[in-house]
Amino acid sequence: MALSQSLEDYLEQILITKMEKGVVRVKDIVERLGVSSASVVGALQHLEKDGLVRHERYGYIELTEKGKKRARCVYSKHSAIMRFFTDVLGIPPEVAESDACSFEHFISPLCFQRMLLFMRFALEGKKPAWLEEFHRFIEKSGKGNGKKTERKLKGGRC
Amino acid sequence: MALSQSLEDYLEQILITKMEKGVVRVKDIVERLGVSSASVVGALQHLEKDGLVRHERYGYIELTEKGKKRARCVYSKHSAIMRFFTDVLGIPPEVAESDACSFEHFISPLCFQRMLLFMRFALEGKKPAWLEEFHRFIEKSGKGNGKKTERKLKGGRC
DNA sequence: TAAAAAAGTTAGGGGAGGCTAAAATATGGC
DNA sequence: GCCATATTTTAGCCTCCCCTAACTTTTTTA
Repeated sequence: MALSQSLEDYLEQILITKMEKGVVRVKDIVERLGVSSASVVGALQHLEKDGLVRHERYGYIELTEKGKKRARCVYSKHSAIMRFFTDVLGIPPEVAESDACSFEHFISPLCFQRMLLFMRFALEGKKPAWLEEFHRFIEKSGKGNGKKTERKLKGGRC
Repeated sequence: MALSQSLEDYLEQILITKMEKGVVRVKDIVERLGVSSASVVGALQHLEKDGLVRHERYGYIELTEKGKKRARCVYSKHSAIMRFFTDVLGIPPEVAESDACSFEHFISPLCFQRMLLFMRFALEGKKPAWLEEFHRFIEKSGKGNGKKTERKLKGGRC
């Protein structure tokens, strides 16, 4: 059963709110996703029809078993991609977070599996010498500090 | 000037067709993107209004300088992401292609820059021992061959 | 406990970006 | 040169997903 990127986001935020607060209301999702409450209600109706969510009028939002499974699937991708970006590529959490938010919806199973494999290879146990070296390599290439990066971006293709 | 994912795709395919065939017609884009010709015409009108494309009725499609720049920007991201997936993560080209097609629209400048840096670090010159080792690691984890992977996917989270 | 505030819902609308069907224009075969 | 076919364009429609405004229900507060 396919789900749009948008509905996956709702599902994921319901899961996260549940984990953080214990209960989930429309308002929580409004705040987390920055959409109107009307949009949240609309999405909930759709998710309820698909059997992913339970929601009584004016009550709490609950994930069904099916919904929980789907939400965890999205969230686990999010977390893994996030970790790959921060721990391997050395990207600061805020940026990694926003990239992960997009990629989680599109990444293929194989690509996801390879990222996991790469992390098992590179991050399990002691940090290997080559990864240390790469992180020093980042430092060196970024020294300047602001000026150089700025010029680079202007001169480059993108 | 922001451009939707969809319009970036049109722009990119115009560039690629131009490179491969020398001239670009509506039909080429219809075939490459798998959309109707009406959709292509609609997109062209939008791109023309933004000064990214020139197009006379029933004639060839041309990129303006501005359009070329934008298209190259998307395409260069596509190529780099593609290369990262195939050469670092060892993902087969068809899968990498499809992942790159999504990521190219969302990747942040910093994340893109780090991928480039990682490739310079890992792929410039002779293939380093640790990368060789990772690629053997993939082989090992994937031996089985179909059966094992199948079971793994079923048992796993996603 | 009644009024005010907050939260949730419904109704209606708009833009983006697809589609089909039909009309207009170009092109190739005879 | 003329007709058949291919290509392009227009018109009109649909879905998705967001919005605002108005209304209902719940919660808080005086």
